[in-house]
Amino acid sequence: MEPDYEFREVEERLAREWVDTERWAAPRLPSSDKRYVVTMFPYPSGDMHMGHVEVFSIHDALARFSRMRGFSVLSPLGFDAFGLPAENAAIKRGINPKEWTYANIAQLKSSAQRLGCSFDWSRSFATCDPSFYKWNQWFFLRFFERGLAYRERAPVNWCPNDKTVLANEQVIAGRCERCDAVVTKRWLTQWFFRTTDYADRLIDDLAINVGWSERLKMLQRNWIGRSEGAEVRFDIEGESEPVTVFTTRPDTLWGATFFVLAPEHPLCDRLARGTEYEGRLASFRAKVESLTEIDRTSTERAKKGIWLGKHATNPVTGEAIPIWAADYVLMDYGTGAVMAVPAHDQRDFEFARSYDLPVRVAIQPASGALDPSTMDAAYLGEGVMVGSGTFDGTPSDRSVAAVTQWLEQEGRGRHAVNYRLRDWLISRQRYWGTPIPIVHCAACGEVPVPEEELPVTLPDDVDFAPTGEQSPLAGAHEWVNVRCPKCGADAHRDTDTMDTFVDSSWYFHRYLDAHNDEEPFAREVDDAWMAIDQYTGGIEHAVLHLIYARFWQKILVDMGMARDPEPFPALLNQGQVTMGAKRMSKSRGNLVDPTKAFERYGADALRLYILFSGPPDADFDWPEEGVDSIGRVTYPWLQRVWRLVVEAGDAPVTQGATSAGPLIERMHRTIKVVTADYEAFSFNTAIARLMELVNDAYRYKAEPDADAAVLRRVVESVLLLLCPMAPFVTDEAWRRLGHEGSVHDEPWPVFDALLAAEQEVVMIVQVNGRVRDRITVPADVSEDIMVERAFGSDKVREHLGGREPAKVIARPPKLVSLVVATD
RNA sequence: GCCGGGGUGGCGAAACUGGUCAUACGCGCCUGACUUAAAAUCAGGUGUCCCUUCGAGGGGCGUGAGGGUUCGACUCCCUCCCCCGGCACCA
Repeated sequence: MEPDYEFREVEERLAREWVDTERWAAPRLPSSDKRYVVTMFPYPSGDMHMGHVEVFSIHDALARFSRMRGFSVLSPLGFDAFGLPAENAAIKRGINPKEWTYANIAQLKSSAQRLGCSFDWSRSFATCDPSFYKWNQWFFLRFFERGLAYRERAPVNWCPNDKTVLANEQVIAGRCERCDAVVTKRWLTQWFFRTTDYADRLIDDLAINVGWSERLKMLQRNWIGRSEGAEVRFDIEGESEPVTVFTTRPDTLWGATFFVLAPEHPLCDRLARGTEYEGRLASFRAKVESLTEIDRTSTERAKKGIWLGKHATNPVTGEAIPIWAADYVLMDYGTGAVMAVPAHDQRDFEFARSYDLPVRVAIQPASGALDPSTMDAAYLGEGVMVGSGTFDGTPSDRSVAAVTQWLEQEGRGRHAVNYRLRDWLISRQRYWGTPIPIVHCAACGEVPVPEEELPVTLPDDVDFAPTGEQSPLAGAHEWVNVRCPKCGADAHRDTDTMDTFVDSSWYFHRYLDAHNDEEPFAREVDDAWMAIDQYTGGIEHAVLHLIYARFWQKILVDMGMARDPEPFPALLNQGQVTMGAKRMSKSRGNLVDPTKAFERYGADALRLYILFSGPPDADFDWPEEGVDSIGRVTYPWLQRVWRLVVEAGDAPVTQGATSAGPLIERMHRTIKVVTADYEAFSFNTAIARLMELVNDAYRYKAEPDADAAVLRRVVESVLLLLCPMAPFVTDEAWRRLGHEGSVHDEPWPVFDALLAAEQEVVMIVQVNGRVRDRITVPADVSEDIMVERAFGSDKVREHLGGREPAKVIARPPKLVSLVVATD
């Protein structure tokens, strides 16, 4: 008896062969229609985990499928290697982050190879390679030249645990995205990239990304937070310059009864200076600053504020309205100053009520008169303008546009758009990242490091533990102290490093020209391979990597380095792999280790198991028994496929054409639907169809007059359709059937439309919506024949009970529906 | 509050542009074959309730709830309920 398929020997042998022969290397330029498929590069924090297995399985199935369909496929993998985990682990072990990182990369790479992924390793790199981060620095200098990188003192997010600043995108509900610590605000001088310049394009170009889920587009729209309104200028008592506010409701301007500044607003100081309000402002500000962001922005808290003793002029009524500083106005949105319209804004209303400020109605609903003395909430609905001079009676669907136009005419304001998105804070006070290529000189200011001196490499002999104040690089005196490139005076390097999201913003361009040491990548190869045809990765990057990379891409276009406005118009967000609905982790004890799966059931069974579990975008909760569940699902099925191969391979093949029959027709239908399934990423149903075909093949084999040639043909189709998902066993089986070459070099099977179409179908006959008979008819049956056959049925006649149908509906070829009046 | 996605067997999940008694495929469970036995493998069964002595069959109800459109609704429309996720003192 033939032994079972020995997955271990086969997988290890083929995996090695694929690596040794650079089996999946893509040419410099595509040799036919191209498919550039990319999966978000992994962070090498240890060995491969199930999340990697899932995304690699999906990605690799698509890459292999595309190759078989004749595309020139590029499927690379690099490593997102800078960042805090490396540093933290290294601090714990007392080694350099470099050692830890490169060791993990080696391990992760070998696991990806063991999984059978068809990556082009010749283009692989790690972002901590100086040959990569040199170009981060190069880009930084280009951005600096263009005014897209700037250094500014601002209130920024500070993670007290990681001891570094964070971008807004890295603060989730007031907590650090990485370590969950409550984030505080600090005033620091930091480097920013001007993402807000691109807010409009980031929203508008979402339309290009037709291969994105609605959910993802919504996440980005929410994050960018575009809102339309107007800027209105208010004159301020004792100030020569007016102050601009942003409002989405310029039509309520006549109801503005006070004016509010964020407590941090510099104008507060000027207004209160030298007055009795100065002390009050200081203590109020101290109180506000002691709050965490979470408390400060909580809607539960009562709004607090103080009068600053001065007035602004309502530009439409000419009225003097008091200027307050209040904690509900934020310095970093809009202009940090608002006009308060208590009648039509709930926050202003609450504030007015607690400080006894006037409420004036500017929009009156049709239903009844709003009365400021009895209102218990702001009115936000429709109505007509009242108390608004010549605008009285203007309905609210036109009021905003009308008032905005008038403000523009009068020179008191203009149409404006505001965004929630802030500029990207990219400096980090940590060691393990790309050094910022700037030298600070007392005389010359911020001086770029000359291009020929790039890369500015990270010094190795540094105490890289974060200090909580400055970057650890500040302690590397020999490295820090340099001469100013401009004037030659003593100067010092910038000691911050770049956010690691800088690396991931353009790494997919570098794959295209990974060994170029003249430029980040050549335009020629970029134009040839970009945009990415299919990108895969987790939804957790919705407002992080996926915003930054789109921003970067637009700059590349503006710099003439790239063509496509969007880098990844098609994106598949795979679900999360969990166990007990929780993220897998060693400490939780719910880790299902891929290595164990390789040992017990093999890479093919593991890949297939994950793909079979459900749609790729759905979360997958691994069953409690862990790896062993593979042993009950895809492992035995692969053995079943293998036995079929062995038996089909051993049977003598009769000469001549294979006869068409039900099994061959079934095979063609399977090719048809499985192809469509791959195109729709519906791997679970593709596997189900293949299981059905295999079941049918076993049934056929048991028939006395089974034709070995038919069986062989069907088995070969199964292998071809399966090999993108289970690359090892199918390749071995292909050779077992006597083929010289590899199954992976075969073209994707095509179906015969004639054979795939069913010759005969089962027509159902319904009487009053109930199925009463099934009749086998030719697939091209006419309506007349269908109806004739339906009336010929005894069962149907019985249920008609002699009554004449009021309605006869025929839907060729599958359905006849008869409707009789019921009494 | 605003926005997005979902609710189908014991479980993971199928179902084309509304059209074969919804539940494919697989897991689990039940029965049988093989075996001294077990595992593995193979074959069959498995929504639910009721009628029928068995057999075979027949009938009612079933895709979160309730309405509607239609000859026909998991699929379309309306009103709810619940779950998951994003944004939110954003002016």
